[in-house]
Amino acid sequence: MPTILRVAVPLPLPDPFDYLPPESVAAASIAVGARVRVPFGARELIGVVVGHGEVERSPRLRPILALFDPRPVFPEPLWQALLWAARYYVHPLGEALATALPAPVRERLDAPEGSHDQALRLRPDPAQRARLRAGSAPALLYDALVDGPQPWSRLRGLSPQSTSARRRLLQLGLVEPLALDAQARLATTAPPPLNAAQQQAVAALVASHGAFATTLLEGVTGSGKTEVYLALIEHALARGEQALVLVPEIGLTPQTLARFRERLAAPVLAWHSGLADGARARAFERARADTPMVVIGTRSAVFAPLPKLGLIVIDEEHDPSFKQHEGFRYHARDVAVVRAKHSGVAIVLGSATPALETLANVERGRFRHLRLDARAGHAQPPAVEVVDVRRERLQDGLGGKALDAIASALARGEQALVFRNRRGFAPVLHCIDCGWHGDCDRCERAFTLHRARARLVCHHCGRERPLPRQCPACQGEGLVAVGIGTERLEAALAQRFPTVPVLRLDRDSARSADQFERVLARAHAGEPCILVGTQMLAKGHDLHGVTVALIADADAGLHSTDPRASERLAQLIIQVAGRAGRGTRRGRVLIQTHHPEHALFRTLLGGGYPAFAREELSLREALALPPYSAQALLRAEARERAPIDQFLAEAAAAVSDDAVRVAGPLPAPHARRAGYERAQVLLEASQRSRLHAALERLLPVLHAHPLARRLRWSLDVDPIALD
DNA sequence: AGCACGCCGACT
DNA sequence: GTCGGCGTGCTC
Repeated sequence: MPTILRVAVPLPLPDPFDYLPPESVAAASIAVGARVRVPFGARELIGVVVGHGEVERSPRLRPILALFDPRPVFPEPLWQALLWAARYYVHPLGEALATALPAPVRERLDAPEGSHDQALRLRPDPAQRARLRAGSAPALLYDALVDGPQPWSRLRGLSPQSTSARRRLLQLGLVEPLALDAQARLATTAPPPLNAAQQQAVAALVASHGAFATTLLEGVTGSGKTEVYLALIEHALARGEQALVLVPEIGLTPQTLARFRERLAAPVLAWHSGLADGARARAFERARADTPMVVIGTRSAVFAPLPKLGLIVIDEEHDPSFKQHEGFRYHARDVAVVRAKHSGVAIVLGSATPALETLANVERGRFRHLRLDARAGHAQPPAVEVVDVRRERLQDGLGGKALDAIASALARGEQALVFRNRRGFAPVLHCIDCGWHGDCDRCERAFTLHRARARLVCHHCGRERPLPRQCPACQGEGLVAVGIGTERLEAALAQRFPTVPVLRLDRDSARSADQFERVLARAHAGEPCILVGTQMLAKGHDLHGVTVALIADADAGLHSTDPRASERLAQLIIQVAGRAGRGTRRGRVLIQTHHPEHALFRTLLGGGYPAFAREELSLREALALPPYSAQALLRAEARERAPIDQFLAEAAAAVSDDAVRVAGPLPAPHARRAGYERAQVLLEASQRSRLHAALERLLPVLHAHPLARRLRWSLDVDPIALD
């Protein structure tokens, strides 16, 4: 009986495939976790060995073509976390493993590690950098060092002129030579003194180092969570270990990176899905070294190799961007906890507004809970007021009280922030004569009016149309913009306050990171101004000059069918409040609503986020909703509704476990998108193990279903939104 | 997911 | 008479 190798290939197929070892290589000598090139039908694929096996001789077995790695590509704890994630999220292992390998690394053989050579370190000088000709060898060399020191063996290949470029940069004083083992001692900015709460948190976390423990670090905005992270990372680096920091999608700003780089005596690697193939592959290779370093990145950074991982930090752990929304639908926070467990290291989840899942884990005794109560420095918490706008005629969404508050902030030389969770000028364009309103024909949802661009835009599928001047139905002049978007707020505020800049921050105004930074830089300059924007504005940025923050419309979060809408509204209010009054002046937060008596406001304003969370958790428990139940969503989409319903109905019928509740098939909340019909089945169980057992039995049924190839289907375990 | 194999319409 | 449409079936 020949020994064979099981290989997971990057395809949406549930099982690995069996191969013979290459000529004259013993199967047993090939490591689980090694990349291999295999023949697959008429093509060749790069897969990963996931196991060995014995098999009756089978004429169909083909040999592996090439073996890439003498050792596993992933460190053992990461490997275990990946195996767990593929099972937990019921996703083909080959695709799960492929997400953890940058595309070029999936194919190329590793460059041999350089012999112990000299490294170069940058002395950053933007003015001098600007004088280097774009694309020239010295410019390339400079840019390659921005992320931290690099060994010459890596730099030499940048261009044929690398050697003379090095000489040039040394002459200009832009780089300095560095012995490789000195990288750990790069001198840095001294840390500010920690307050008592921060010191306690650091002490408690450092004391338990070297063992797996999950700690929720709950601290209001401005309480100095980042300083705690930095102190913990310094400890890890001092032990010769590596640290992994995950931040939300919009949190990986140049300021964040600069802050970490200034303070930490080790290379800090930025890691996000926007990295080009080459940069991604370089980051991957660098993160395979076992020298002290920090990887800071978005969701996908949870798969950075880091063989000497000693600490994981998840900042803003409640942020929904940690959940992948397509393909391999993992939650980076949850994968990180499993990775920390297999690594035997501490993981810290930081937030001012923890996810209810996380609070439930605290309640169950699985996570430890530390609080940072005091705002760092002398800033006081802001005064939050609910503004009843029922009796008022709002002007472009703004009430008298809000306008007065903004005016007085500006008069005092301060800044104001206006939040509205809707891009564009107005969510609907409507004809008052005949009742026409523009609907996207592929989605059956209203077009959003973008006035400056003179377009109607479907925010669902991206389709655009020119802005009609007359009603397309009755040719009348009765078209009116209904509702309020950020663009309208911007225009209204600019008209009302013509002497101060109105800066808008949303996906339309900040298309590039560069534009985004430019707007923020103007706000940072501290001159009076009004900032208008979406989510982008609510998170993380330290805006010292803002003393008034307005939530223009809180109503959508109060009466949504999505049980998570109130959680998101509460988090938003706390986050926006965190933007106001971080300087020396006390901030003021206004919330405009037609439902001022709503319990959410009473609870949140009376007892803060913890009180809200307690109430929401008991409600969820009473209704057996997550986190007191486990959910999975089976979605399907196709051009026609009929095959979707048949497929979903038969799938739903195949679940025959009375511990699993099955709802559907139901039309998805946005049942049509980009010309596709969508529907779903919700599976729910009080015990996660029962849900997973049912899913594992369901999976082969789905794959084998005759309709499965005629539509697109997916399973989403722990769905974060039910659409 | 690819890619081949396989049976029916408009083209040099 | 062929080029090619995409239905369905398989890939160790």
